[in-house]
Amino acid sequence: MSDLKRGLSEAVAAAFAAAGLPAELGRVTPSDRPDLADFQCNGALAAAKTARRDPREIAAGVTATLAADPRLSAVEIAGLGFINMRVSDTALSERANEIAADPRLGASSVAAMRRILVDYAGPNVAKPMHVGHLRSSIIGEAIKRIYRFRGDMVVGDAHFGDWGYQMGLLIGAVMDENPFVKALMEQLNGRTTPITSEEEKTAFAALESRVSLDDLDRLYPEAAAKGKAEIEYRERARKLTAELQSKMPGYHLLWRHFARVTKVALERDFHALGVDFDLWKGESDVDDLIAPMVKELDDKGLLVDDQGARIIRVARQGDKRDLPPLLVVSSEGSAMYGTTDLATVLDRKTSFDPDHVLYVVDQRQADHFEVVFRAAYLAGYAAEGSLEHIGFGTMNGIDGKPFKTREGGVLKLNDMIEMTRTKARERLREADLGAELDPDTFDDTAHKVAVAALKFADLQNFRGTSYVFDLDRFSSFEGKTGPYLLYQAVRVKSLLRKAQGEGVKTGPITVADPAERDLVLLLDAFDQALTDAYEKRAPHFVAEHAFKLAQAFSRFYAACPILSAEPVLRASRLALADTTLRQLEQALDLLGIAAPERM
RNA sequence: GCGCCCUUAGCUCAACUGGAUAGAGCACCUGCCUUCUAAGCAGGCGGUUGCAGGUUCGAGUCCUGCAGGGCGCGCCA
Repeated sequence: MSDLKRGLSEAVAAAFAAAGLPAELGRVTPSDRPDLADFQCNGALAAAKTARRDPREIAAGVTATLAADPRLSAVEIAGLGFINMRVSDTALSERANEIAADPRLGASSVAAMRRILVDYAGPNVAKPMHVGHLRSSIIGEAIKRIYRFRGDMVVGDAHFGDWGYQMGLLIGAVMDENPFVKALMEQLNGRTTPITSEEEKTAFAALESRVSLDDLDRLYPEAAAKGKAEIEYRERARKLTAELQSKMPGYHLLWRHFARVTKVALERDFHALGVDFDLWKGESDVDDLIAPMVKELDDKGLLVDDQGARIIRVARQGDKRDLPPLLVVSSEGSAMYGTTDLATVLDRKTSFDPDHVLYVVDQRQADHFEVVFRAAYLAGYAAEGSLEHIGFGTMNGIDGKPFKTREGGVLKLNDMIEMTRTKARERLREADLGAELDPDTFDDTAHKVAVAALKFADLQNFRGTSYVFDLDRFSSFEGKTGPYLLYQAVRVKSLLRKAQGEGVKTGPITVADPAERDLVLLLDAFDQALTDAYEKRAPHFVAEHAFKLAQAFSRFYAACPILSAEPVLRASRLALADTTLRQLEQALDLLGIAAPERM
């Protein structure tokens, strides 16, 4: 099944070919001038250049062939040689019924399924998530869903930051504060026999009541600051980190406790945001791969000694700049950020063997990934071009600088959601919406409104551009916002409930009113929005489509009475509303946004 | 210093292989709730696409230069 644009493109391409011109010129796009046409083709203008002929003359030839097409009610040449097409109401009605009957709501699938891994969010142990993680989570989740919906086999990986210097800092800080933990560490680290599972259970239970996530959140900033200021403190943390990485029993157990409490809380927060991972692989998971990998890289002759460190040079001929090498082993003998990333590429090759990996990470790390990717290609861990960095801009405050709270700190993800939720509750009450809902449903609705507000605010922008996070604006809930989209969806749901109550059924769609035409043309444009989002890894195409669809529905809703119409018309309009709702909810779902039943 | 990205309406952002009159939302102004949810709808106001050149029948889009802003550039992640 193909959309109108594609179907017409084929016809126009054939017409160009019949005129002895390249078929590619027959590409049809939605019209820039809806007052004149539904679709247009600019091919005659392009042809004129190479064929050195009058574009209007070329267009005339093509138009003559197209005139007989039953789908078109009008074909005209306009301006310098634009071919304008108006689709007949019959063809539009047919297409509407096709979409209504399609479980995919008019969306096509990829021709060949690929195995895709999406690496996003990247939360860390102890370090609280901040707004920077928000964009990666939101964009990554949307990309994952869009790829999956298009038919690829997609796996989303949180890429948990659980294996660095921050762990040494935390271990030290917790021991300093808690004599029990210090004693436990001394006891376990001194062990010569393995810890039994029974002992392990007891130790975890003891830690559970003594070291909470709040403690970690509180201790980490202090420890990080102290580590910056005091050499001795820093050295101890380094030593503890090394001891952890050499799997000293006590530290390793304590670390597992840190990782577990953090992960539990993070998964809960992510889930509340509509972000769920298939894999929750940590940096620690590839630790064992590093030593053999380094040996293998050495055997392959890729490692070079330089200033006491071991590096891989990745510069290529024709580079415009001096790309730094990948630092594989530091002069102190430890693995670096890039080492872990490289080992992760290798791990993924053996475990999932992806055709393509998308790294949804801040644009500022573009050079870092370029270096890692090149090293991976050199090592044969991934096919050239199969690793791709999906960069995004920073989220700034209204002052244009990276987003901070009033106090100057970094705003935590949780606080941001809670702030938005509070706004949502206020707005619901102000607008006297949801008054009849029970408290739990009301809260659930407020939560969905908040998530929609946050996510849509982010996803309506192209991911590459930095954008201004203005909570007041986002939570005004008017105009181009997530809540607007939910509101339109809820209006249809309410309408459908009422129709059901009156025993009114949907029927075949017949398009006549201009508002109906516009709505169907938008329903038809869903596939193009998806294709653009997929090919450019840019969810804002889907967000834009959802908004335009909601807008078109709202116009239709205002212009065309539904339940009070004559039975046949009523059934048609009800079907149109129902189809719109299903496509709108599908688009919202791809953005990771869920609509409530009422608001 | 080298490199990458950005600059579009008062504000926040779009603009599909270069195409017609550069579009939305907010703000401001005017209408519309006895009729399916007014977080809505209809209409109005608002532009030398940072500046200067170039390529082209045609440039927000491609090329060059300049100005302003952001970011990155080996032992943090």
